[in-house]
Amino acid sequence: MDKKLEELKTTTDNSMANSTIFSDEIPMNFSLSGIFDMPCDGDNKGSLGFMDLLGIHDYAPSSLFDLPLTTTSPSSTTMPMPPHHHHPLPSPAETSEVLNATPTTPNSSSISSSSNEAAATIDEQTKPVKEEDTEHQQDQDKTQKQLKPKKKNQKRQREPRFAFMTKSEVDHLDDGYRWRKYGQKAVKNSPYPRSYYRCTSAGCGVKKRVERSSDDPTIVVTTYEGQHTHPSPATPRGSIGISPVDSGGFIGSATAASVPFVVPQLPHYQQQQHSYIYSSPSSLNMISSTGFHNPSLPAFVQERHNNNSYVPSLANSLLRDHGLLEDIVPTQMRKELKDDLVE
DNA sequence: CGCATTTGACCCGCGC
DNA sequence: GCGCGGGTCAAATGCG
Repeated sequence: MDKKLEELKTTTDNSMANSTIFSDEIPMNFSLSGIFDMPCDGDNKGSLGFMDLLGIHDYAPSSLFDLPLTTTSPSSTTMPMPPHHHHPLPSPAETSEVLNATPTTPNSSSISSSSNEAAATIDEQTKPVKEEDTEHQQDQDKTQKQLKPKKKNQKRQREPRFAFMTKSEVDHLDDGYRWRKYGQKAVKNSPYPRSYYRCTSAGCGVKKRVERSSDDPTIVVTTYEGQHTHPSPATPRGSIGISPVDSGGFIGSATAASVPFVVPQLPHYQQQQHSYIYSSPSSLNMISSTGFHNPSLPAFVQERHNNNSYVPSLANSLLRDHGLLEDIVPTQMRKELKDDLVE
């Protein structure tokens, strides 16, 4: 714990003002965070390139993301330098320390991973079957159509999630893929609803959730779940996202086979200025444990690690956010962090 | 007309 | 067991 803390501190102290990477100690979790300021014109309607927004092309090797490195770079974004190796997971105390800091600022960012999802399975695949099966049963018992679509006695599992926070006025970021909204729910303790989207491509079960931070309405938290099975319609290469299999990206380099997680399609933001809080999937820990090293992380993430001066912001957001962030950072962990802060 | 969005109902897991 | 909250479904509705 202490060691991790120290390491975290070190990285934080050296990090740049706008970036933050931290990891939690929860098994199978690995958190990274960073905020990226992107050029922005305030237009909510435009198609924004996430990568452009992130300025990843300026910092991340194309091989890492398999992205077209083009267009503008973030005006105010300084990407964190990648650590040479995987750093220990921060202890609650560490995070709490961070959390005590000021609220997220436009230039700050953070990444966190969700918990208990590393071993996620493709639950989605069972759905189509379920729906088909129930289709002919609807007349018999409508209430049954949604009952126990999943295996009995088996804890529901999810695909690894990849969440990032975006400072943007746009809720639904254009990431190059086509999404259909299939639900919206009010978020507890937040005046902003959470929207649920599903990739419209046939056979692609990727989902994403979008919600605004209740603390900072300018921050949009987007959580991707699953892996696209097709190229991005907006990108011939279909590789905005990082594919572990063919791009050696973020996670893929070390986990192509064992880690289903893929860095989600990154939205194209070309005109607005955004800040991203990037969250790695819980599977990252698994990756790290299997030889995954930070050098495999996207440059923008890694730089965060060394130039982390906004950890406080991140932590603060995590503690206060009651939406997806809560999901990303287990409540218990947050409590612990909070307690540590009190001390 | 086809597709996307809205929205209330429902399912499920979890904590008490 | 019950209630709460997250997540999903699907009919209704909207829109190009």
